[in-house]
Amino acid sequence: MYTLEQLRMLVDVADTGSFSACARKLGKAQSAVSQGIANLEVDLDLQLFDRSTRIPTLTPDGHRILDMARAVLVQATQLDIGARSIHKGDEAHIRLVVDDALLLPQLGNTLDRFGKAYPATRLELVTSASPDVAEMIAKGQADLGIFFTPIAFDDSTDVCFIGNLPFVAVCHPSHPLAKRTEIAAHDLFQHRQLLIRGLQGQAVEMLNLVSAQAWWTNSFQGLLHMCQQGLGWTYLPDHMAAPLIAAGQLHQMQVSFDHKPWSPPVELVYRKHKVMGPALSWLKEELKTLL
Amino acid sequence: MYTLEQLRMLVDVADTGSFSACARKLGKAQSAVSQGIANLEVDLDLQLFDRSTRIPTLTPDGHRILDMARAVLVQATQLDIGARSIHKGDEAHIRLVVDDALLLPQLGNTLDRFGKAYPATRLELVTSASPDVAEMIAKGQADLGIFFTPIAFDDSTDVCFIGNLPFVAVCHPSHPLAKRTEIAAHDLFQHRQLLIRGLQGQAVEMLNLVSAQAWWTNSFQGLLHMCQQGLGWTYLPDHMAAPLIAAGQLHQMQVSFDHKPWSPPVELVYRKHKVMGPALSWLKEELKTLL
DNA sequence: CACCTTTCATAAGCAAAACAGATGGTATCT
DNA sequence: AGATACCATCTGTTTTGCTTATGAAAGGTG
Repeated sequence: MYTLEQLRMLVDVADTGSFSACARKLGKAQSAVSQGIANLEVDLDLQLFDRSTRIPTLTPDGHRILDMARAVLVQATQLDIGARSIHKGDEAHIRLVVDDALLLPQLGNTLDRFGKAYPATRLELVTSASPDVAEMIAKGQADLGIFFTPIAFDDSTDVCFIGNLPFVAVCHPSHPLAKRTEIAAHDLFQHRQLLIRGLQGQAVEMLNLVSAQAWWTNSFQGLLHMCQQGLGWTYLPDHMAAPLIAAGQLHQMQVSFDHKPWSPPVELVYRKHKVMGPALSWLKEELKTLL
Repeated sequence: MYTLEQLRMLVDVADTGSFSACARKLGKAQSAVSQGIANLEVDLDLQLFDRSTRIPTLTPDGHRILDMARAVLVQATQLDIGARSIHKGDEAHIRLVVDDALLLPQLGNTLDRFGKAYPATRLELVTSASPDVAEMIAKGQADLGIFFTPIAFDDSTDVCFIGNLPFVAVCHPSHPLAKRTEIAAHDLFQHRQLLIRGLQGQAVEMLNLVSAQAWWTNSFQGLLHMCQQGLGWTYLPDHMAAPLIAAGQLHQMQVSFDHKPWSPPVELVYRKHKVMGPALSWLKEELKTLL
């Protein structure tokens, strides 16, 4: 049966075009490579190299085997990296919960870099409403959360301010409020507002009730859907609303009583006194610069 | 450095839950497995199994390594399969050209089975207009073709009838012809027809000009696009048109002068006297039952 | 054209690794 | 308590992979 070392020889000879060069690179005698390749050829019952030319060239069969050998070695390298990662103490698994309004493009970027830095750590990304994010962290169901404060949460968690996310007030273009150029508080009051709250009914104080009538959902995606169906007006994060406003699918309302941009605070949350491994610490520090 | 054999032991012990069972399975002494795992643990500097229990159980670290070991062995198995495949004489590469109207669901099915039967043979699927299919085969730029006959082609190729593909006449729902319930030849004559021809201008005799005016494209996808833009009427294969007709995005025309379903012949094409390896022969035979 | 260098294959000897077999300790089941 | 199945460890043997040495063939160079 062939060995991993023989496969390494194969790719190395193919890359360098020389048995001797391969031997030098792997720190072995030239004859070791010669025998290694020969044994591999016997094992596979295929001729991999044509030795009649000046430099050994891959046969067509050899070329096909080479591709497969590379695939084996890639996995073996992954195993090595994984073993080193375990040895460093990297966590096996991290669960990150974010409010779905915070699924920003930058987040994908951060997670991408995370994957490169901690290849053996599996990441689970969960989305829920901010109050539920807090609850999952408090119950230890997730390691790290990103959510909107202030919300009610107990003292088993620590939070860390990381920035503000701008919101805009929107409604469907056919909504009565879309016809108004200047909107006062009592105008909003007369129309149904769409709001977020957690599964247990906990609301985010900052995103609170303005209207007399309200419908609820537990995700911004749900909010967006209802708003696009013309069921009411709502506040949406700018990054979600902007492309739809530009495409004419949503109407941005000019609200006179808060003409300054309205940006609720975003915070990281994690269990107090939790011992964090390298991967979790890295992710926490990186997420502080998300906004 | 660890070996493939040690990785096999790891997964086998994890699967059977026993060093002894693994030894029996691999045809070795129990002590060999015991030492093999021990060596692997030394190499990775990780404890993989907890031996304090009745049956050896994977440690959390062991579990993570196990997943990676499996990945390595999957690739190694692929290499074995590939080597056997090469040994059988399977081709390294097959290029199949089909008229894009013949991208049937069944074709995907056939190719899927091909992949399972000939895992080491790479398949390239090219689409072009029927006249170009014939030309590619004649020039030896592809191994096997499926296209509509009759078209002009030289005697360097063989063809083999495999069935008929039903066509329907369609136009955009807002097209003038969509309002007519019964359409005669001279009605069609007055409206622009959308037609297929190859890059060198070769048309398929069967799919020929009926109207006074015609626009051309070299793919049925192009035909469909132009038709959906309301640029004219055309014949489309039933399987492409049916879902769009059902969705109201296309209108099926009732043409009085050919009320029998109109189904041009479909044929396989390949170079005369070409020596076919097992994979190509298999594919040729399977494609004969495509329709 | 002779000479030199580089390349690979092969043979022989050696050291390390893998292995089978035997032994002993331990947990589980009857 | 006895039987059984399991694993670790030890010992001696076999196998494998390696190095060194040598020869043949192919380019390159004066």
